Amino acid sequence: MSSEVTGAPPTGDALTPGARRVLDAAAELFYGRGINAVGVDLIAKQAGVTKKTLYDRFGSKEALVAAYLRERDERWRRWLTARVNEAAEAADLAEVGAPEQEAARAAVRVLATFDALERWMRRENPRGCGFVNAAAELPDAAHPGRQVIADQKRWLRGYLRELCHAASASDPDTLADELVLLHEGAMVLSGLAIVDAPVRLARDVAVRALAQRGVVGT
Amino acid sequence: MSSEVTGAPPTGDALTPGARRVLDAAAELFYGRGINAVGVDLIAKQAGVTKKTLYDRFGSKEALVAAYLRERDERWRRWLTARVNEAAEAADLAEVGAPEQEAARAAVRVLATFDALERWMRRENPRGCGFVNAAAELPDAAHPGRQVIADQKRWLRGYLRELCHAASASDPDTLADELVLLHEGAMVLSGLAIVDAPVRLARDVAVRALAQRGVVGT
DNA sequence: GTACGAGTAGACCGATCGGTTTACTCGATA
DNA sequence: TATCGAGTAAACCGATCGGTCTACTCGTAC
Repeated sequence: MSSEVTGAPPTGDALTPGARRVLDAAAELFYGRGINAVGVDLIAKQAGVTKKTLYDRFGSKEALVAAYLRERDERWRRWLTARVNEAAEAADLAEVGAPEQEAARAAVRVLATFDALERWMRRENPRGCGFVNAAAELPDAAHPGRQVIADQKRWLRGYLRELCHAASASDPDTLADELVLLHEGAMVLSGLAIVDAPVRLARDVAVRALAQRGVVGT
Repeated sequence: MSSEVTGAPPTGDALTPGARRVLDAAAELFYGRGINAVGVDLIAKQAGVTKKTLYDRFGSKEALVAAYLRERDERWRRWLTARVNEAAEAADLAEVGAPEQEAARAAVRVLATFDALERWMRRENPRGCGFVNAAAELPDAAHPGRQVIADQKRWLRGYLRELCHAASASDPDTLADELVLLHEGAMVLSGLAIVDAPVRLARDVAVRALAQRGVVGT
């Protein structure tokens, strides 16, 4: 009787207080130590909750992993779009003629993704991309977390494509792929601490890629 | 009495037949399923060996992980340098004047690293960079495998620096860092299958980076 | 006033974890 | 002939794995 396992994991906002603490603890532990290195007992303990609560709310460790990735994805998307829009609004485009104003603002947006990434890495991603790390630990294609990872990467590509189109770049789709490449490379190098300022480096390369594609701006 | 644990793990070539099979099994399982998802029992079973042999030869799982990474590193270095040298020898530089011959050959070498990478990813790295994946699973800075990972990445940077210097690039060190960035980004995207031909893409960006640095050639 | 959702406390399950141990076999070397 | 390194076979260790279960306590909403 009593509590029945909810088949679908929580959407993110309608969490009970216990579930909220479980997800927070899981996020910290999964990212910091690796998914397979963290047991459900430890998560429950750190959340100040019993395993029963964890399983009543999330159903399985697999589902909890997927929920962790989903929420991380949401946070990243909100962060990125917010920083990009801020930069576009703050940009001073006085010397740009009215006809090119829109394209110039889009160019600012593209480069702002690198600034957003740089701050994100410092604040939330010192151990590299959480999705790439998760993919390394989830070789099983059937794992529900794999879908979240694929969605995350596809979303970034789509978002950069939009920005490249708006910036009137020639061959915007290829340019977007190149920007994704630079983003991923910068994230890996940030986690490995082998190059000094990898995101800055990626941004510099991006600037040249933009210029080469006829994008006006910075 | 009998067998004593060897403190230092084997160097790679002087392995007993049992140790050889253990290392081969470990390499396949660690890369294919992730380090933390594979137990020593499974490795021993797949190698057709008892756990005693595994522990007599390697001492601990940690040391076995380090040995796996060391051998993978050696294989990659051998592969990369061999392909690069092949390409340099095969290059037809008839129309290049004698004074620039050496620089032109070095330029060929730089681009050959991407061709070598592309074939390596198809043959040995379908799940992405084994070192980046391992880093995701080894958050403990004291783990012996971490040193191997850092060495591997630093070696690539040093190798690319040599090639960039030999190619008479302006600012060769920064160029080398950019090439490392492109290599890492291409490896991540190869593992995630989100972009069609990530290594080809990285190579194209590299060509432009070379031209921008005054490197003659392809 | 009672039914229900969210929670605690904690025992329990079989399986597996990394690692150790004892006892024995085999082939080569000295 | 004696020794020794490499190996097999298999039991054993305490700890932890993901997951289940019973019994009970709240607070709220109908």
